[in-house]
Amino acid sequence: MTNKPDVRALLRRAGLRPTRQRIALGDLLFATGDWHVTAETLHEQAIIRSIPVSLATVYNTLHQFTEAGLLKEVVVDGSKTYFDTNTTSHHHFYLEDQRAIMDIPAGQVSIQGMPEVPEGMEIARVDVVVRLRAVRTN
Amino acid sequence: MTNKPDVRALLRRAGLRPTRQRIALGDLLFATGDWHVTAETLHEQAIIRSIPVSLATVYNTLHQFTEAGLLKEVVVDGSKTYFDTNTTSHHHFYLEDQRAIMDIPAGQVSIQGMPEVPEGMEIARVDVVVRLRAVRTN
DNA sequence: ATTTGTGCAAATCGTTTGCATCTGA
DNA sequence: TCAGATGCAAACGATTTGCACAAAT
Repeated sequence: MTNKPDVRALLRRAGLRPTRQRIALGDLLFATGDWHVTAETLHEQAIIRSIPVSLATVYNTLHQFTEAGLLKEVVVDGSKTYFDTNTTSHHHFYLEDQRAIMDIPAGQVSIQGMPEVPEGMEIARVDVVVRLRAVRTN
Repeated sequence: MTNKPDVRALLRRAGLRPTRQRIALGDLLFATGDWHVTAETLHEQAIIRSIPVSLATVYNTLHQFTEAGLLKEVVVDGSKTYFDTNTTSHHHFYLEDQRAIMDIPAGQVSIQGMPEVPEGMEIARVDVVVRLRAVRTN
């Protein structure tokens, strides 16, 4: 799973110019298998590895990658935006205490009894978030 | 469904002092049956009805009500926080275009195959969001 | 009289934007 | 060359906070 994909090719295919920072961020993102990042964590990681990128560019890049289908946006927390390098259909655990996301293996959870969708509307996507907390030992 | 509950009593039971603005906001919130509000919309409504409340107090109140179990927080959108006056277990449609929330009648949707929960963790809550968009007539 | 809540304005946080400067094709 | 990317700093929108004042018990 850690065989590095050809980020340059990914970008070209997505119609994105393979620039220094996009390649560098792509390497970071896709070399590590499944990963849930925020703009901040990615920026941090980039800086740590001496990849000079501005936070603004990290935001731009994350959104461009998402539009291109290379990332998936996950909404769990309201205050921060998380991006998931796993773009296949799957759901999430959210560890409320650690504010961390974990994938739920695909196919484990399924929905039953999908309700009537209002006229003229279609389902864009179904998200399931299982919120976890430490067992309270009262 | 529109028989006004005794907000004063609700507040007392919740250990919240029944102040002018809490009562007024409670009346607004609970008189109208199921409702999905943001701090802004509630504040707006209050002002329209000549209830003098500051936005800060609306935020405080919404959070206190939530802690007290009178409201439920719904996370669908990342940028705004929605509160649901329906505190029973149920799931949501999210109309992406209108940025609006609708309840999915309880019991219609159910989850199958709940996955192993990591050691020492318990499920606090399971949220299902069915994202809808207008049918694209391409 | 005490305690708790409220309003305001300033502060904070995550995110976006405008614009001058670079860079890849 | 030159459209498209980047960096910076300023702008932004939602939410929170500090503190003086007001209202419940």
